[in-house]
Amino acid sequence: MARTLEHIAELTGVSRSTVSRVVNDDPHVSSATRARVQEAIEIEGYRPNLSARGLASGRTNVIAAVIPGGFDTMLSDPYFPNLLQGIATAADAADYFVMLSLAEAGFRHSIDEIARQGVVAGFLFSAGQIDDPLLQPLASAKTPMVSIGRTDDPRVSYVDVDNKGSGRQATNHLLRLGYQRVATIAGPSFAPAACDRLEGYTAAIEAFGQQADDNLIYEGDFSEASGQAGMRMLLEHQPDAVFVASDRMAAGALNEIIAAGLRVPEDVAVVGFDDIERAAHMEPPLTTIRQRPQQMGKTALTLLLELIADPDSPPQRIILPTELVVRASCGSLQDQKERQ
Amino acid sequence: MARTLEHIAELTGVSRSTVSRVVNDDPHVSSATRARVQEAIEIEGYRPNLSARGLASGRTNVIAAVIPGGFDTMLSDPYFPNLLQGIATAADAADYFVMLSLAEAGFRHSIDEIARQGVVAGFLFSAGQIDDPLLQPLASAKTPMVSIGRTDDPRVSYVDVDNKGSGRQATNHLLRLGYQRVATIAGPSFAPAACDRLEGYTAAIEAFGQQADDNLIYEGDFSEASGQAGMRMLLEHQPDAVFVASDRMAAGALNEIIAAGLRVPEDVAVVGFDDIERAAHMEPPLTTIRQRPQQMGKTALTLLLELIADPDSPPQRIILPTELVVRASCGSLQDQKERQ
DNA sequence: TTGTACGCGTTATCAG
DNA sequence: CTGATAACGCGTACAA
Repeated sequence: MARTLEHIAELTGVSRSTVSRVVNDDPHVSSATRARVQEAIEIEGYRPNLSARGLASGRTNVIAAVIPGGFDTMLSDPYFPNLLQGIATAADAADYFVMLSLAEAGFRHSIDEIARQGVVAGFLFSAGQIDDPLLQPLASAKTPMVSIGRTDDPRVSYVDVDNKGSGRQATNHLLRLGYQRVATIAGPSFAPAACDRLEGYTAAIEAFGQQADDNLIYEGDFSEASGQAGMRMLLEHQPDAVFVASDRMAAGALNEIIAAGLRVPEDVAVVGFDDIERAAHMEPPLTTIRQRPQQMGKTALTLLLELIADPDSPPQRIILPTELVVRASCGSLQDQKERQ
Repeated sequence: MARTLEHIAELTGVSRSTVSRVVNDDPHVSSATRARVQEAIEIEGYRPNLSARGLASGRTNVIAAVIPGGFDTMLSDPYFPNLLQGIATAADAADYFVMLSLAEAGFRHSIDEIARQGVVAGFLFSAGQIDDPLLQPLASAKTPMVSIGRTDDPRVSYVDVDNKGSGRQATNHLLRLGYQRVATIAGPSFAPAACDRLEGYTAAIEAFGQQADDNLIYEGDFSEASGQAGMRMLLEHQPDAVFVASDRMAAGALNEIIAAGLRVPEDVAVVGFDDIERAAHMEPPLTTIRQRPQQMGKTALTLLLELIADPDSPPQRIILPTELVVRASCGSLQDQKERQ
């Protein structure tokens, strides 16, 4: 019943403080008493009360993961579950708990309100939009925080993948295969990742001596439906290849191409982004840029823990690698030769 | 800086107690002082410290959502994000926080350990397997808890959909359309939902005067790949229709059918389960059983809150409705007539 | 190495 | 209606 330090103390004939020391791995305890105390803790199933600990120490082992919950489309993207999985696993290993906060419009508990309640030691912020306004008050209050996805605020640390470089790589791959009219279906322009991928696309096109053509650029919202709609628009301008900023949109695009009676990659080649589970099973299997949201989550958490340990350490930026996974949807050099 | 009751008290010239009363909407405060105090709270941005509150009151406004995190396949199913969305939204509205706990093998913090730390007022348990062992210690400790998905333990409340009835409905729909050899791709047999859907399938087959045929039953694991593999096996026994226990598996099954040079629904009709976003965009659009994980999450949370408010109230079971959404993949009566 | 004593910010029980 | 005051369970100087 009474699972308190006091209780264990009485049971073993030592003081609360000693039990507390054992619990907190304080070296200043004789191994004899430590053993005795630990045994009592074990058989009583004692666990320190987190509220009391938090109150006394001013610290907590809870972090908040802020996920954009507004777009139904976003939540149904496997990206976020994987991110969460990475975060939760790493947090558990570090003895931390994860509080989930959907940063949805109209949510009662604003983020900085949560920060002020003292439940949370820091924030993992999966920014939904560029320089998200939610981020500012936290940054100002010097709350330990790590953004997942880049942000311009110089005060905040982030971990991201090289979206621009990856977009360029994907586009380059198509250009090198000989495609002449490479289009793109971008993500929503408020999302930093989407912008960066689009920039990479444009950079590749221009580096190839072409001019970016607005008719070959469509802005989707990462949903499958928008990929389909985008492809429908783009097909009017006869692209022979398309770089799609997410695999879900790519799935929609594939559907639309097939529905239009065209073949992939013979008539239109496709490269996606994410390498979600489906990608390998699409018809044809999707060439795509692989990123590892789970690892991003883990890395972000690690970074956050460092920041919590030393709040004055300078902001860090970590860029995680991506990988071009070549499958059938982009065709091959050989196909191209045969085409010509 | 000093965001405490004391601080606000000094500022307004009242005692801590009065401020506390205002914060907690205690009616025994004159409206004059209440207004003054509230104003101070507002401009100071005061929020009660949750640790202190938890310690003093013995209550918390945090609940834990336990999600099976072990199967990568499960996490990438849109079911869980939607469930979480529902939970988080409802929790926020009720002034509760959600702690995410992936019940993964080898996780450091076991569930009942968390229960003993006093951080959490109750558990939302998305049982991964039937009579999950994680559930027992909680039930014994009379920790407020609601299972999402049925469980046999008579002590625990749950919310679920009528999986058996839905499975029967889906199968019946195919049988009534005239299909003779209706197969099924089931979910993993440790998952209650999977069992129930399979039972529904069997019941429908037998009620139709047929005998369930093991050659027409494949056990998948809810993943797209397993749907594809399952369909490959089933095709050897020439089914003319198949009820697939999840849309993701159905996607794999569709791929396999097409790859085998067969047509849907002419050669093999397909009905799925879930009505995920993709379902409507599949080729052909997928007939499926729609369930609403978001609503399940919301309902479960509401139930849990009732349980927390009155821990001795008897366990409740809530069954949420599903809906058969007819699209092209199952064919129609008319198609069937033409076939004959 | 161990114990004492105080404080963390709230709630709750009393008086007033 | 309001204000003292004692818990709540723990961390942490400080003293022994």
